[in-house]
Amino acid sequence: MTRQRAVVLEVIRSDMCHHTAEEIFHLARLRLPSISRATVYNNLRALEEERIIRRISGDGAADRYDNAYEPHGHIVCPECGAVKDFFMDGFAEALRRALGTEVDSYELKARVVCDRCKLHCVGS
Amino acid sequence: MTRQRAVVLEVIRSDMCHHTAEEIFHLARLRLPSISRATVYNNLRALEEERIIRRISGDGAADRYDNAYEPHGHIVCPECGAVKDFFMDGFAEALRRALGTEVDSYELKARVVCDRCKLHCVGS
DNA sequence: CCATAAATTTAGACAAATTCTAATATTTCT
DNA sequence: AGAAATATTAGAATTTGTCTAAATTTATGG
Repeated sequence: MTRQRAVVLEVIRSDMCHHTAEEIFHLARLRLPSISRATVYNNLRALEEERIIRRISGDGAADRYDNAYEPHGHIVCPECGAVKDFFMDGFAEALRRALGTEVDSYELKARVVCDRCKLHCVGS
Repeated sequence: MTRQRAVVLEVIRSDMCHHTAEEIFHLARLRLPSISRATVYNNLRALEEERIIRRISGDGAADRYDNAYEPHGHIVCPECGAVKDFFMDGFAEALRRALGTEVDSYELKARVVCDRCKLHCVGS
């Protein structure tokens, strides 16, 4: 666990947001100005492989990172890309049963325009 | 509905595969050699907005396109990116109930190593 | 403590996927 | 036909992410 990896992890855990790699890079530089973009990407990948964080694929835009590894659903705003967690009881089991096989992992993403964007959209 | 858009749609409907934009571009050129990559992308986006096809986000690799708009699950092989459809009875309704709101659309992706890749992986 | 090996970091080059631009061509409407 | 709107094209540009090679740090074993 190098200083750099610790900083990346701190940034991810510092708030409830699901940041992009680029955002994590900028936030990490506030704490460790010498850190490079490649190191951020390297550590994000390493942390994902160690099953400490999870990558949320970004539907065209940049991927985002979740401070929890446990799979769960995400509500994504199709306007601004903001992500919120959500949990659906018994879903993993239902999925396994529906497929009839073990599942490496899953991604469940519901697109719902967030309140902030809804306001903007109504006006325009 | 221009000739180009018709060709893009024909390609997508011509088989059960979930092709990438690049593959669609090459297949479309067999039918209409002058078609350009930008036109393929333009029409894929237009068709998606018209809710005629659906984009499946490609987890790092290129996105793929589904000839149906109706949301349903996808089984994605994390090794080779191959995509298969799957259906889970009552899922859309369960999702709406879990979220307590209407859902624009959803994406449900289960990562399962496909049979072909499983063979390769066992050997290596 | 030193030597060596192994892993990590860094900056920047590179690559893939997609979007943008500006000119041209086509379609649509009157 | 003429004007306005829309679509196409080729290639440039952008975004996101990976790769490379050199420098640095960390770990290991005498």
